[in-house]
Amino acid sequence: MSTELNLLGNHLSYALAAAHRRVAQSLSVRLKKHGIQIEAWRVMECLDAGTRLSMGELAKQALLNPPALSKLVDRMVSDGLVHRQISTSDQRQINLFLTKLGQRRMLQVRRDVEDEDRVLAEQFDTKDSARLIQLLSQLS
Amino acid sequence: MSTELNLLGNHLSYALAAAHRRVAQSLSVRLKKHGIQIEAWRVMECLDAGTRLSMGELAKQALLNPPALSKLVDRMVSDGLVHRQISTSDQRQINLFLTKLGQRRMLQVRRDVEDEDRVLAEQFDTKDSARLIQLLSQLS
DNA sequence: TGAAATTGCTTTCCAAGTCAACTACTTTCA
DNA sequence: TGAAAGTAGTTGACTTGGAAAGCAATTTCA
Repeated sequence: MSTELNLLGNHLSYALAAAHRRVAQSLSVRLKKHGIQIEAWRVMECLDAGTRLSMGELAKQALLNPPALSKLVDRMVSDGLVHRQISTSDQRQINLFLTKLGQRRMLQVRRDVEDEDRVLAEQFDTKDSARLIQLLSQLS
Repeated sequence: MSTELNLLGNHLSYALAAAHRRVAQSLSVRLKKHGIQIEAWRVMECLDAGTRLSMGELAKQALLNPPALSKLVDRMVSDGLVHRQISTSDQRQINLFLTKLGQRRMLQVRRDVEDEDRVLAEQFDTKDSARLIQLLSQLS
């Protein structure tokens, strides 16, 4: 990167977009091996971590709008990774669960993601990586 | 945000995606008033700042893949914001220029973006905002 | 020189996202 | 109670983005 480069670089929104683009790009290459998108990985992690999640809660945690989540889940269902179940307490709500296959897939994918995380962390002095995450969380 | 929330939050890729989503979302609401997308704003800033840019260089700076840029430019041309010109030195290359309208529009938009930047910066202690940008640039 | 390789940009085709409308269930309150 | 309002999720029409192929200009080098 040249030094004169880019008055835009001082805009937080630009710096964020640039960093996000780069990281998402290289992560997505990794996940392609598993035939999975980043969003699907986030969904699986949320399901694994969580208490019963409704689609709405899941959408928030997985950083997707409800229609986008709906469609992603359609695909994941037909890939056999998750299944839907109508909530008994409120028949409008849907709870989502990982299938056995989904769980296995998630564990495989997780290894790659953590690998990627390590690679990223290496670009920083030891504490900076955590510092960056902490600063980023202030925005969310 | 609840505290137990989200083992995902420790993944840099997730923290980045979350922050980017939030910031892009609120910026995009602002820009909608001008009938413009964030990407178009980036393109306009690059053109304003820069020496003659080819589509390829512009794509890198504006954080778009070449096909996406091509299509965005089509739209911007038909909105009268920019115009294409074949480079004289290499007839494969295209140079892009802001029209008068494009320049005016860019200045209006820029005010809103800088406003948004100020709002974001307020979420941090004084130095942290610059620190965040600096850390982010290490990723790009 | 001129055929082959490379480069710059665009097009095509398909996958994915958005907004707004819709269905179905639940809650409210007159 | 039951009509009106509110909420959860999905669908449909449309827009945008990406990968790969395509076209045209340029460079390479035998």
